[in-house]
Amino acid sequence: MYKKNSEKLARFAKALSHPVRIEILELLGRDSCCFTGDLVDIFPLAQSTISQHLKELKDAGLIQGEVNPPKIKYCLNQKNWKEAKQLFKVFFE
Amino acid sequence: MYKKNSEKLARFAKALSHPVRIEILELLGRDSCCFTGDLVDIFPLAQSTISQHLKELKDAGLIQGEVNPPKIKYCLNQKNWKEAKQLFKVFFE
DNA sequence: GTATCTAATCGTATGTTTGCGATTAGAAGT
DNA sequence: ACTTCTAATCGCAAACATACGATTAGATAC
Repeated sequence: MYKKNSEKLARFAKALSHPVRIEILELLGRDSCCFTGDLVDIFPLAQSTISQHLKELKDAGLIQGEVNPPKIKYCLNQKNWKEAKQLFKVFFE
Repeated sequence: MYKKNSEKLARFAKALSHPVRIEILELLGRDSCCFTGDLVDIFPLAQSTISQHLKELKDAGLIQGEVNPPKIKYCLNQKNWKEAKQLFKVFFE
């Protein structure tokens, strides 16, 4: 139907299409990792909403969570992050 | 609410969040410009649907149309394209 | 076991996106 | 004026996104 890279790029772009997700990724890039609870304190959104945004990012492959009971620590998924970076770079020439 | 650049980036990302819009932009980048009708022939979508996607891209500022009666020629909006490129570049470090 | 703590998921409401066919608008040609 | 051509817009239906509070799941601590 569409070119594979177009679909991949669109998928990543969709994950980036909400400002709070942009800022979460910026945080993870800067501070390396953090917990859901940290984000709930930082952003004026309900815990369930933050969790939903994290799921979006996780489903897109941009982040991953490692269990650290009773918390879960989220970090960038470096492999996919690099792929996204590359796709956008090529896309913009 | 959110940082201005986060909102700008999210806005651009949203415009890129559909594969057909990615491919339209790739076409415009490669062939410089084209008409709505060209795209209707290329993509298996109704004319109204293509027009809607073009509107999305136009509203996001990524393309612009110049009247060329009875057609309208679409081109990249170079200024905003460069801004988007730069925002994504900085975002990915 | 029970209590506690974190994060995910459920259920729901509201708004937005995506697609289509049908219609309209605007300009050029007869 | 009328026809023709392109592209935008309308009206609708189906699907998806976003937000919330409430509930559940899973693990640790007592």
